[in-house]
Amino acid sequence: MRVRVRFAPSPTGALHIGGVRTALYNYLFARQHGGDMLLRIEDTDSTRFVPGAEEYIIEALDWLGIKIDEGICLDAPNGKGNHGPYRQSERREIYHKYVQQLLDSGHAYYAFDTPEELEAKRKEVPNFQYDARTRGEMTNSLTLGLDEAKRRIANGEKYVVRFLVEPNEDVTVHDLIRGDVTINSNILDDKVLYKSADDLPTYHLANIVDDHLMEITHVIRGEEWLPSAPLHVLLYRAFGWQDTMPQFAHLPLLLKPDGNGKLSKRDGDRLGFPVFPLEFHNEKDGTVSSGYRESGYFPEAVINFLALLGWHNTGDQEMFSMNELIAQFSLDRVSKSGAKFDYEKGKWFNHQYLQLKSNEELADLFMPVLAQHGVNADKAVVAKVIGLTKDRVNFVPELWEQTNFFFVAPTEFDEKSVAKRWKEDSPRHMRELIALLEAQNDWSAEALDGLVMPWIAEKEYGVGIVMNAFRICLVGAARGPHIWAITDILGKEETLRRVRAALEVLK
RNA sequence: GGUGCUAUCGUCUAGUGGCCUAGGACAACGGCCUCUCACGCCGUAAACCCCGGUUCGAGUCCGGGUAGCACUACCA
Repeated sequence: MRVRVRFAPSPTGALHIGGVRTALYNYLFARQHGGDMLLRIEDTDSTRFVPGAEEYIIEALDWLGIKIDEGICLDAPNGKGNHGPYRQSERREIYHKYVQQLLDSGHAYYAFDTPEELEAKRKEVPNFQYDARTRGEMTNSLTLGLDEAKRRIANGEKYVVRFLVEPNEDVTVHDLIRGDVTINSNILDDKVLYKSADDLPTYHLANIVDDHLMEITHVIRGEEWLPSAPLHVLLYRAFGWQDTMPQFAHLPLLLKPDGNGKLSKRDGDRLGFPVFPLEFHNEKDGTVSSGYRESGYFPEAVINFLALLGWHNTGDQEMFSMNELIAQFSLDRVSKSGAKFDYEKGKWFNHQYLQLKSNEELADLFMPVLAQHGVNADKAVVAKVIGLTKDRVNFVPELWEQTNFFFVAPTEFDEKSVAKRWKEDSPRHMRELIALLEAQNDWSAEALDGLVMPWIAEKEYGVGIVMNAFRICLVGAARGPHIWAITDILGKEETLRRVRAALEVLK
């Protein structure tokens, strides 16, 4: 049987990084088995819909290289494939049919209790649960009779359809990661399957109907769904679909880096890192959330980092390309326990991937950053400069702090560097150095080294003393690549100009 | 409160009864390199939640505790 998996996010905002990992694991699993990866939009809660969220999800997955074979995707915003529509809000007719089937077979019933009444009941009765013990006291087609229920509906009264859970039955779900999980149906309540208020099903009904109709073979989702998995099994049985029921795998959660609990958007704000793949402007509440892409992350680094948060092969390999992940991934090597989100390691991954890029590739990415700082430089020079500095940064934007002095002469001189490296004799050394360099025509690193080092030795000035002073003149601080690499980029004229300018300020 | 899931260095994890004197990576710390700052390299410190049981032998299997998390909506 062809493997078919789905990622089924809700368009209620930016796609959380945990959701990204769920999508990734689904994708890896599908690719490895030569199967299909579907994207379905679960917009059954009309009140939580956020404009732009769906487009965001599609763009985010595309950026990360998670390709969608069927359903909503970049080249088919309204879905492609034979199992559509792929937006649940467009599947109302389908759900009507299956809700009716459950009603007719006695697996579901109409209920008229208003949200207010239910809330009052919960206040009155501690741990109130709408189930076999209590449904007889509530306002529903079981207590009212079917005729009265239909009369009320005909009168336009709002209602919901609830699933009738048979009491005291042990339900076992086989989870691919955790093994058998058994719970007793007594702890399940008569879940709402459909609400007439917005003429939409709830998640529980919609996901079973859609997974069945879309011929999903494996449901890979977050651990927060584990407690309701037995309910879903009951639903499959009620429909008579137990023989084609998909297999389940519940992924461990992504936890906050400090303390305990699920990773949330607030943690990112608090600790200063993104929890979303892309920057998101929420039209509904006006908030802006930062994204990995805008922070300078490479998608392959985010993928590698995320893949290892909850999955690990035997052995010590840390760097995995998408193809390696596809080849090596397996659900039985997914951990059972939650993984704290280690942002520092994410940075390290980006560092690794940045080193793998060519200087030219990085130059293309860095040119816009330079432009933002008002620098218009030749790409070949930029690439050369990057080659000298890339090993010290984690992100492309950080390149600016490491390279700015190549493009802009220092206007101020780092106090600490000057205090430590600018000696009493430095002005005199620099004046002598200027004279030495002025007469020099061969400006290659080798020639300059061959000229200056013997001079320092002859005068017994000390290499560190002279070179650091020189460096402060050129860079403005005691940092940066090898000095002859800097003079090489700057050229004779600019080098001498900078030393003279520094002498004006430092004396 | 109820139900379920989980439990190895600070963090991600390797470990599937003897190969464990518990391995790797991030972070931390120290050293080397060096004209500076980094990078890099080398090294140090750092863990089997607790108590029982099974076994010649347990991080690994079993039971019980404890702790953490998740769920407990006309949200997903």
